Amino acid sequence: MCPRIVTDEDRLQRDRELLDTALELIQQDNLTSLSMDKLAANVPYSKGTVYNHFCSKEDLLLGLCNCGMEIVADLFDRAAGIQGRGRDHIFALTYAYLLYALLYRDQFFLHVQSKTPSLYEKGSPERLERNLQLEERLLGHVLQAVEQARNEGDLQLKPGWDSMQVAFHLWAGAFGAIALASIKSQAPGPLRVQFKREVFNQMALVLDGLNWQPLTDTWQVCPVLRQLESIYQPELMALQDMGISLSVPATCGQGENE
Amino acid sequence: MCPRIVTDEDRLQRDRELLDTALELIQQDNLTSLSMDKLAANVPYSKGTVYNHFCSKEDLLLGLCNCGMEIVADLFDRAAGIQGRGRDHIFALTYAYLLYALLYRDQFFLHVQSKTPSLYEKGSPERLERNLQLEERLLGHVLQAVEQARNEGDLQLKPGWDSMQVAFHLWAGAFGAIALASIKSQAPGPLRVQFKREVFNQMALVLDGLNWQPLTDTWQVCPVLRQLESIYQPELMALQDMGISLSVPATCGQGENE
DNA sequence: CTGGTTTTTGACAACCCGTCAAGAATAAAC
DNA sequence: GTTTATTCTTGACGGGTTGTCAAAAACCAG
Repeated sequence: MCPRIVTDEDRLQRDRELLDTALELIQQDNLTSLSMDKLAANVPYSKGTVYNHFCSKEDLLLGLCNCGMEIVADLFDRAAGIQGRGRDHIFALTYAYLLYALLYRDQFFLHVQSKTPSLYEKGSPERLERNLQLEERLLGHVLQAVEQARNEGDLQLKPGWDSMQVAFHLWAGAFGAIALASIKSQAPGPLRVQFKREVFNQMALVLDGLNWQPLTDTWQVCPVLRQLESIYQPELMALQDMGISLSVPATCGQGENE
Repeated sequence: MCPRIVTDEDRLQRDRELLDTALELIQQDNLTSLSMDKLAANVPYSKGTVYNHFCSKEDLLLGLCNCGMEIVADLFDRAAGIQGRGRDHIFALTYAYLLYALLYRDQFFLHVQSKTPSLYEKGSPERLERNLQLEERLLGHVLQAVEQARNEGDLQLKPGWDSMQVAFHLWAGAFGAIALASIKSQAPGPLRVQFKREVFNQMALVLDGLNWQPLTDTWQVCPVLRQLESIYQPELMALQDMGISLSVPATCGQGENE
């Protein structure tokens, strides 16, 4: 009578299949050259079926963004496992975020684009919902590190401040440094900075500005770095295959790191 | 025999005319809805002539971006006139940058977009050249404030650092805070921050992290703020017409600023 | 007025998004 | 095995986009 041919699992699996090929396409070319027609042509389904999964191109982009955020969430989950004080955890999260930006450039920038009206006004409710969930999850990791530092006495908030604000500023600092350094490092221009180093320097400035102990002068990067290089070995390998090395100087943030 | 009908002045004047109508169009609607066809329709020239001025849509966007950077350059020029120490000048530049981001949202984001390959690979050499010039001019203002602070003894660089790096981190901090706060304040999500306040807080953190004197605790925002509100009166009026008020708490950066 | 040159024009090809009537696929009912 | 009600898939289509280019218009010197 009324057969339900496509099960929910099928739907999800095909969602994934579409997203994966879309990712391949933007990796082969670039994000702007991605089109629904091209996606449909590189997939065993027709355009109509693609639109059955993503109500608009923006919805597809939102899906790609969510994909990326899941990757970050996974990286952050792993970062949470390291041993160290609050500052070490912030460093680990920054490291993970940078790793993500380097490995998945387009998706990194999609994250901020997903918050612009032109994108989220055309996304499906489910995908927007998921986007918020993921964002909360990511933010949760930062908040956790902030709380840890407060609990351990490493961070004393100025009156009128709360943990959320601190998390915001950490995020903004990392995002600003990565975004600016990322584009400056590949575009011509006056600012020729060592991309990766400056991201950690920026975080060092913000942390010191918060008077987050231990300050950069006395903080040791080596212990956490060794853990990170083991935790993120697969990602570092992938990065190496792309011709990028992510070596953080041992005196990170303290100058003399040429 | 071989008459040159269109003089260089004519060209420039029409460039400006095209850019102005393009700006009107994106102000009426939004940036994504801007098309070359629509521009040609709202201008006494045909599409072919428009393409005679801008070799691609990306070139037009680059032109709009440059327009915006000229506005910032003008704001920065005026900021340079204030009385105060290095830190006051940094505050003034931040204030100007925020003003720009609030008044010309699309162009603010175009500035970073202009550094992505999808844009600059399709821009005309002249416009790219001009883009670099403007960027250098803007950066020059930041560098000048940094040098001033160094000369006046307010800023001691850590070994291995130079003024350019400091300028980069100031820029990155301001950009990250404005970008993130701007999108968070209008999109749904967990981070509900007071947009404008946090931009100055972020700068305060970076400056304190640099140990840039006077530190936030002792620095007085009032003197420079009074100058800025006089210098930027036209812009503040325009902002008010848009329903936005840019009031900076007197205790900016020191907490207790509810 | 004429001829060589520059500039403008808008029809055009190629692409893009999103829709939707028509057709194919499905599983229950007979 | 056939019918039937329902769901799913398809690809042609309308309306939009960018960028091109032959033809037309504008121009000025002779």
